[in-house]
Amino acid sequence: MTRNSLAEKNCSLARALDVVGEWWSLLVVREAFFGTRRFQDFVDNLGIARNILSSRLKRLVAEGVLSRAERADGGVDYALTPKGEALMPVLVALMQWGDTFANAEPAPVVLTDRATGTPIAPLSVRAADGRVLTPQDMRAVPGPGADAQLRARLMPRSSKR
Amino acid sequence: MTRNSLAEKNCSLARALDVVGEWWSLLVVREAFFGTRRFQDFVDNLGIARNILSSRLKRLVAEGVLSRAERADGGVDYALTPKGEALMPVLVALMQWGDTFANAEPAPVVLTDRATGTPIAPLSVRAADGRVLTPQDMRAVPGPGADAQLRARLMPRSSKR
DNA sequence: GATGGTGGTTGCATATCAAAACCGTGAACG
DNA sequence: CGTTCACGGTTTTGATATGCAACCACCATC
Repeated sequence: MTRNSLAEKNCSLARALDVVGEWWSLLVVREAFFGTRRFQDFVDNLGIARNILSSRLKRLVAEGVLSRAERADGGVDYALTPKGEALMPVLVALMQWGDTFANAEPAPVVLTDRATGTPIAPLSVRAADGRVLTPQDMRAVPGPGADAQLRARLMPRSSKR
Repeated sequence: MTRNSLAEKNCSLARALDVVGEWWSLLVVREAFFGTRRFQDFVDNLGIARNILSSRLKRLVAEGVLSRAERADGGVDYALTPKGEALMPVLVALMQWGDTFANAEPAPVVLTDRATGTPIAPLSVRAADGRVLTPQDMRAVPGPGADAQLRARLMPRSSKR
């Protein structure tokens, strides 16, 4: 069954998921962050089926998240593009959520600041002035690209929230 | 084909994806953030098939991301739990990435600070002392819960990166 | 030339997703 | 009380996604 494409939705989250929301995609990107370059290493490190990996790599290259380059020795390297690197907050957020809520054991991986060797801070959603915000502190409002339906959905409602 | 379960992986990201990585799950969570409570409203707002929604809601309730409560009028409300609300940075990160890279149009949704009405800041990954970090500023090291394989993979390597 | 490493591709079985129809329950209304 | 409608699902069916295993083409090395 073809999955409902999220590519046309008036929603950046849906569009992002259209690119990286398939099973395995974010793990492939994470592997690239860890320095994995070669097809077989992705297979070994992820335990992913070769055909699925091939398909995911192809998609991620086509979307500009990864680049594919042939080495002088005839091999192939995959590497993150700047667009791919921009997914770092996504991966960090998921990993930190997983550390807290989805993993019964202590954290398997700690992300550290190279300069100090200390663990990075938990991600926080912040206001423009730097204050940390909770979900209740925030409001979703229609942006410049909102369509009529979305605009109607996000209009202020009296005491519905 | 049964998807390779990510539930046993020595990796918090994989474990998080095991909970919320199925097609539609994060969009369901996003809808709950927007205040959607009722089954039919999820269907209408997401354009999701009823059986898939039922399955996703069941899973998210079982995992403690959403709670399910029956109303006095006989209806059912789904709402985020604190565990679910903790996914906010994930959703914000994906949405901001989508705004920048996956959506050709201007942002459909702007998240604002209720207090000031101004848009929230872009998410940044920070060091403990507040400095903003790039991927190159960071290092993944084995945490207390790392298994032997992961430990070996994350050992320092000379000029491999 | 033979071998092995590499990056895939192919065929097949099973699970997942989507569309559509259906079902059970309870509230509201006449 | 009976009927209707809203609601939250469940079931059936078929197309596509995923995984396993085998295979293939190409290139470097010996």
